[in-house]
Amino acid sequence: MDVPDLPPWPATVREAEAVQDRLRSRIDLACPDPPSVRTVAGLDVAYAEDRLAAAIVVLDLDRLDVVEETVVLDRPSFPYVPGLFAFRELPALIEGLRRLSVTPDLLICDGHGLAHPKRFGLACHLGVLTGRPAIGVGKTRLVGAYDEPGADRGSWSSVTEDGEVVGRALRTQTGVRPVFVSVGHRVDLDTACAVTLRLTPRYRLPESTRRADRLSRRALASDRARPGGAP
DNA sequence: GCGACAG
DNA sequence: ATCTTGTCGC
Repeated sequence: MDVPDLPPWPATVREAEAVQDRLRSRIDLACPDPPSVRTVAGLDVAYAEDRLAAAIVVLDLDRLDVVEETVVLDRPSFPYVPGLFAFRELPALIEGLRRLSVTPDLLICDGHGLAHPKRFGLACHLGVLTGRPAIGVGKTRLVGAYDEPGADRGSWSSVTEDGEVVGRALRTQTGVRPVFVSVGHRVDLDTACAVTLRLTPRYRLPESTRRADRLSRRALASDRARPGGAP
């Protein structure tokens, strides 16, 4: 998949926030009329000491089987700061996308999109940098208020912040905590939730995210076991 | 001043 | 994210 070169990377909180302020206006909230999503890419990153492994797994949305996968070993590009999380792993994820021979119809991030203090979470950032549709599916809330959704799988409630809907708390399995779905770029919230439900026939988290999680951990472990290293 | 705070 | 044993439940 082709992705434009990355701009110079920020080194401070102040610079990173300036980047978010500048790129925020490039989010496209329109959604193609029949939203056709046949393939999705799950993106996740595992950490160990000063290393990280960014994994991407592309799935066929109908069959839920693997179309292609990539892993990139790297170092964090930024410290972890809530709200600036994207700066930490975006360079490795972008490199992983470049190594894909296919272009997935939708990128699914482990984190948030608009449900972010500046309405520019990882999913928005990744979407804007790639120009591709992206959503965020987070395990916990970052911003916003919501009512507990109904107990059944498929139940949901809006997550609102400053009077606007920034995402949804979506129950993907009966009797399990909801996940937090938000739009990143070029998709609508209904489509984002519909896709998330198709990816969760059995577990709380999307199959795409689960596969990427396993792959990233495996890659970190085998890299640690690798012979040789720095002299 | 005291919490909250994606991964 | 990661550090960690047993334990409750399907």
